[in-house]
This record gives sequence, C-alpha cells and structure tokens, in this order.
Amino acid sequence: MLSADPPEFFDEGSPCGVLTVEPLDRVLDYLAPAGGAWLGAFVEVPLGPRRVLGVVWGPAEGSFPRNKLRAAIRVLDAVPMRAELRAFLARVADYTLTPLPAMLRLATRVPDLGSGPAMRKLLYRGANLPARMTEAREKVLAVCDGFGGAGLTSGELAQAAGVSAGVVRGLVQAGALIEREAPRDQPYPRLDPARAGQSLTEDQSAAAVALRNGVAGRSYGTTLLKGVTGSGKTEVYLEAVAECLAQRRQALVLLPEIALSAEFLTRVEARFGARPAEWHSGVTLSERRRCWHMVGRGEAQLVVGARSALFLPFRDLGLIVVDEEHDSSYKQEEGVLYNARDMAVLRAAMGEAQVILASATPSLETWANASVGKYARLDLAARFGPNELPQMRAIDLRAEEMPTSRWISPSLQSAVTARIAAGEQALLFLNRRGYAPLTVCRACGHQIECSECDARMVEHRFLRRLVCHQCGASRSIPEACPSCGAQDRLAPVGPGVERLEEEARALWPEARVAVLSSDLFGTARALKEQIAAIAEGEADIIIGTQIVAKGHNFPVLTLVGVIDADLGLSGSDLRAAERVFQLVRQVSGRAGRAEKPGVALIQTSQPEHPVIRAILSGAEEEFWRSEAAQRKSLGMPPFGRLAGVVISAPALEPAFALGIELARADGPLREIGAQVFGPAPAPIARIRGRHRVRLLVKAPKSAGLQAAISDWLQPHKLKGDLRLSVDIDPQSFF
DNA sequence: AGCACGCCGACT
DNA sequence: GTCGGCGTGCTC
Repeated sequence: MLSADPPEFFDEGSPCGVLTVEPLDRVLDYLAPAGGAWLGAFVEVPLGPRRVLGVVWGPAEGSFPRNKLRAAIRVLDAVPMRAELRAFLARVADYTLTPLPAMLRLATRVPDLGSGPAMRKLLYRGANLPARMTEAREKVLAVCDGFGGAGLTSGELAQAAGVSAGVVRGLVQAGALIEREAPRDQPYPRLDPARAGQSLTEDQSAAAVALRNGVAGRSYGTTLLKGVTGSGKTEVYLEAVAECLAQRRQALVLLPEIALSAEFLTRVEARFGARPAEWHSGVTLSERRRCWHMVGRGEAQLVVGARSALFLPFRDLGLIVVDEEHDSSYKQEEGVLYNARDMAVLRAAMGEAQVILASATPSLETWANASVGKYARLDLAARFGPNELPQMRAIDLRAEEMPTSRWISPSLQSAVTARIAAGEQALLFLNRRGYAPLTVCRACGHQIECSECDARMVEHRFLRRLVCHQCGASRSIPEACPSCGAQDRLAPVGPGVERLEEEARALWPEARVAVLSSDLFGTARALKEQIAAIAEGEADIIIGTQIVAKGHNFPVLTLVGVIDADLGLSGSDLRAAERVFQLVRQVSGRAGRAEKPGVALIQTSQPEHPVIRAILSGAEEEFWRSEAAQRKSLGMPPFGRLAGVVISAPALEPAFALGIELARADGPLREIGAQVFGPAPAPIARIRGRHRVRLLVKAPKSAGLQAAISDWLQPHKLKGDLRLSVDIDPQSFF
C-alpha cells in the first residue's frame, strides 16, 4: 500500500478534501490555506456565506472544477486529528449508519476550537525580594514556592494565599514576582505510576499481573474483569492503568455516572499522586477545553469520563476501562446512537490498545463473548474483609397479608424493625421515581396521560405536579377529572419512592428516613453530599431508585429489601430478565459490606421464576447459560442482530404509510436473511408532539446488516416533516 | 444546518 | 401585478 498512501502535507493553494461538520455527507474540495495544512488539520473553511469547522480528510476528490475551488481560511490551533481517530470515526459512522459529519461534530465538542491560542499572564517567583516584607507578601511568596515552577494566575495566587489582588500587584512591581505569557490551557500534573498501590490479595494480584501483561504487550485485547462489589475491581484495573502510564501511553476510564466520579478521582489521586483529566457534562467549559487540547498533545495521561470521552483526540491510547460495563447509560439514545462499550472495543482494536470491561454483573453480550474466548475473563471471587455475599431470601407476596396501597410486607417490616433496633441501616429499593406511577379517576377510569407523548403522567408529590418521564412536561395535579369532570375522584395507583417514604414514615415514626432519587436533587454534587451523609449513618432507612445500585459504599447497611422484584419480569423487553438479575444482585451487594453480615429480602409474587431462583441461589453461571440458550433459540442478540427503525412525524398517517411502504419493499433485507417486523406504534407512541412508528429488523449474526439497511432505506426519500432514525443494536425497546 | 430559488394562493 | 407560504436543492 506504499504507493497509495495519501500525501501527509498539502502545500498552500493545492487542493485537498475537507470534511466539515455540516450535514453534507461527503467531502468537499478546498485549496489548502496559507502555510499549507497537514492531513488531519482542523481548518476553518468558507461554505456558502458562512465559515465552518472542518478537518483535512484526504486528497482532493477532484470532480469539482478546479477553478471554482475556494481556499480554506486558516488552520486552527489544535493538534491535527490522527489517522487512527479519523478511521475510527469513519468506522463508527458506518456501523451506526450515522453521517460522518455528525461523527465529526461529536469529536469536536469543545469550546473555542475556532478562536486562536489565547494566552494569559502567569506569575512566577522572580529574583528580587521586596524592599519591605509583610505578612501578606510572605504568604504569597510561600504559595508561589509551593507550586514549584508551575505558575499561577494572579487571581489564583491571591486566592490561594488569602490576600487581596493588590498585594500580588505590589510584588510584581517590586520584581519579586515576574509575569510570563503562557497558553491558557495548562498541562495536567504528572501522575506517577511507580507509586505503591494498595496491597492486593493473591486473587487480585494474579488478575492485576494478567492485566499488566496485556497492556505491556501493546496489542489489542479485551478482558472481562468480573467481581462482586467490594472485590477490589478498581484497585486491580488501576494496576493496568499504572502499566499503561509506565508505557507512556494514555489511559481512559469510562464511568456510567457523574455521581461516581468524585469518589473515583480521590482513589486515582491516592494511587498516582495527582488527579486525572475529567471529561463529562459536569465540568466547566474551560476544563473541557483544557482536557481536549491536552489529550491531543499527550499531556493528559489519564482521562476519566463519560461515554463521549471515547471520541477525544488521544495521541496514543493504550487502555480503555469500561467500568460497570453492563450499565445501560453507555448506550447513547439520542442523536448519534452508539454503544460506548462496543465502540470502546472497536477503538482499541484499531489502535493496538487493551480494553477492560469491569462489572459484577456483566451484560449477556459480554458474558457470551468471554465464554467463546473472544474476550479474556478474570474473576475476582474474594471480597474484602470477613464478609460473604448477603444471605438472600424471597418474600412470597401471595402468602403475605398486604392491605391495599401498602407495599412493605409484614415479613419485611419486622426485619427492618429488628435492624433499626440494632442500630443498623436498611435499604428499601424501588426502581420507580415519584409518588405514584399512575393517576386514575375513580369515577370513569380515565388515566392521566401526557398531552404530548401518550405516556402516563407520574405524580410527584414533592413537586406537587404530574410529570411525564418521557419528555419532562409537567402540569399541576387537577382537582377534577379531565375526562368526566368528577370532583376529587382522582387517585394515585401503585408505588413510587415518594409514596414508599410515606409508608415507611408511618411504619417507623421514630426512624430517620432518607430518599435517594435522581429527581430530588438539583445537582450531582447535592446528590453526592446526601450519599456521603447517609453512608456516615445519618439515616436508619434509605429509600432509593437505581441510583443507589451504583457502587456506593454504606458501611452500616445490613438489610436490603427489594420492594418489587416482579417489575420488569413480565415486560416484553428482551433484556428485562437480565436487568432485574443485575439490579437485584447489585443492590443486594450493598448489604453487609462492613463487618456486619447482610441480608437481602426480595418481595415477589413469582418466587419460582427462573430469574428470581437464580438470584436467590447465587447460581449465576446457570442464569447466564439458560438466558443465553433462550436468546440463541430465538436468534436474538448476541446470537442474532437487531436494528430499530423509528419513523416520526407530527401526524400519524404519513409515518405509518412510510412504515408500510418500507415493510413491503424489504428485498434488500431478505437477501441477507433478515426479517422486518412492523410497522407498529413505537412503545412510546408520541414524544414531544411527534407520532412515532417503529419497524424492527432481525438478522442473522454474520449478515451485512448495515449495508442491507442502507440499500433498503436509500430509495425512500423523506418528504415533509417525516424523520427516520436507525438504531443498530437497540438497547431499550422504547 | 442555513440560505436561496421557485412555484402557487391572497392581497394592493 | 407582487408578496410570501415553505418545499427542494446546494454549499467545494
């Protein structure tokens, strides 16, 4: 392929192909700007009357008349995008059937990419000492010395020393501090991989050695790192990170939730002596900009981030850790639909990097890949300290006396009472936010639905409103039924965490009850503080949705009650069983993490259900095998492939008509042995005023699914307000 | 995505 | 006649 290599540099005025972030779906030719441009350079180019962002993507395509080519305006101050990332974006675009410009937009979501290399003044220790020394001045100089040669802005310096800006100004005038221009984005403090880590058990160090060897091999490989909560997964994969840093390659740790990252950052600091770069929606714009540029220059060794960190311009990425790999938030559900876990494996394979998929309860896909040897697998069986997994028991709701509108069974109640008496904590888990999932008119049976979405409105008593969990719309709680007009006959039906709280306060009036639900907190910080307070023991009973099931440590928690394990067992969702299994095991793993033995009580009216039995018996491999066998016989993922096609429009008829048209013209799909189902109203038939119709494509595993889908869709032009989106490997069926 | 072009109905 | 609705197509 030597002769086919594209040129690496385009001289000023020579034609080159530029991919822009505009939805053009093809590369446009431009003349290279003044000074020329490297392949991969970020450039500003004229497009019609506008100036837009682009990347020099390859040689000129050539079909556009040369004398009509316009010149790129300038090269932006950023490290050119490496071939590895360009190829990765192209592969993700192909895989997810996303236009390439949308992928480029995802990879350039950084502030001020267009504006130049802003400089700012940093202060360093000068040679002189001020003629008159004061206490305030001494403090400033001490802070300055403490930072070594790093340099601080005058604002930072004044703040760190606890003095006014005037003091700093005086020292600059006296020559005790000198000003130097520096780029606004500073490198991150170096992480030291040679620092000693925590001491590891035999089990853990065996796993750590295997992972370190993988990273040291500098080739592609994926490993499932499986271990229950508290088995030391984080410590073990931080060893792999250490090896990666020692190899002078960069590492990326993906986490599913911001709430987790603060705790994680502290652990990184303890292990490597400094904090890593962060990339997620919670960081400030200037930190975001700093992270992006430093990653590109190789001056961020470790990035901790959300799924979109996968598209950062790493200089040499050697390791990607996907923590809690089973978490559904790795699947992006809006805009570009991709699964960060799967794309992490792809990026690593393209860049000779290692992937670690860490989980206590891996997804069936990952479990299956490990069991056929596509992924390596390391199991961490031993837990820290003397504890075993909690004892797990089902409470058969059919045998319990349950008054209406009560959800805590007598058996669960007495267990909780006993724990509180012993000064321990109990967690009641219910994966439903709000007060009641349904509001029904007792006079006519009308259910209150969202006027935009057709989804049921959920009562939030805390907010005193009905909220649509689909679009976020809310309305006040009406006094009269909107359908029949009957006064005061609307009644909440079913439990949410707020209602469970009410019941708990009635049952245990003396106990301190805390509710953890994502919608009760304005910010991730408030949530984090609340969790920390609870972990300190500032509650006797914790009531929570799935946010409690994400790795937080509650030392005095010894009882977990799962209010409704049947939620989801009955649903038509392909992954319902898997999700219940993971959730219940994970939340049960909360109990008894410290010295005290834990118990998990699972309320169900189907104690004989295979999922519930597998959870109770701890026969995990058994569960996975039977679930896998079932999926295999149905040709469902991971043994077959699925794609969802959602058509939406302000009116139902045109959306449905296109659905029918597509279902009839299924030739390209049949050629690869795929079937199309539908059209049917999408599970949420209306979102934000748009009607939604869904088709489902099911294909054999080996088939060229994406190519067939594009051939299938291509002849159908979208007229008017019709929108169509394809979801390869859909996660949820909404 | 913007923005222009262009082809039919309601006005001065 | 011509103003403007937004459907269609182009941007190197």
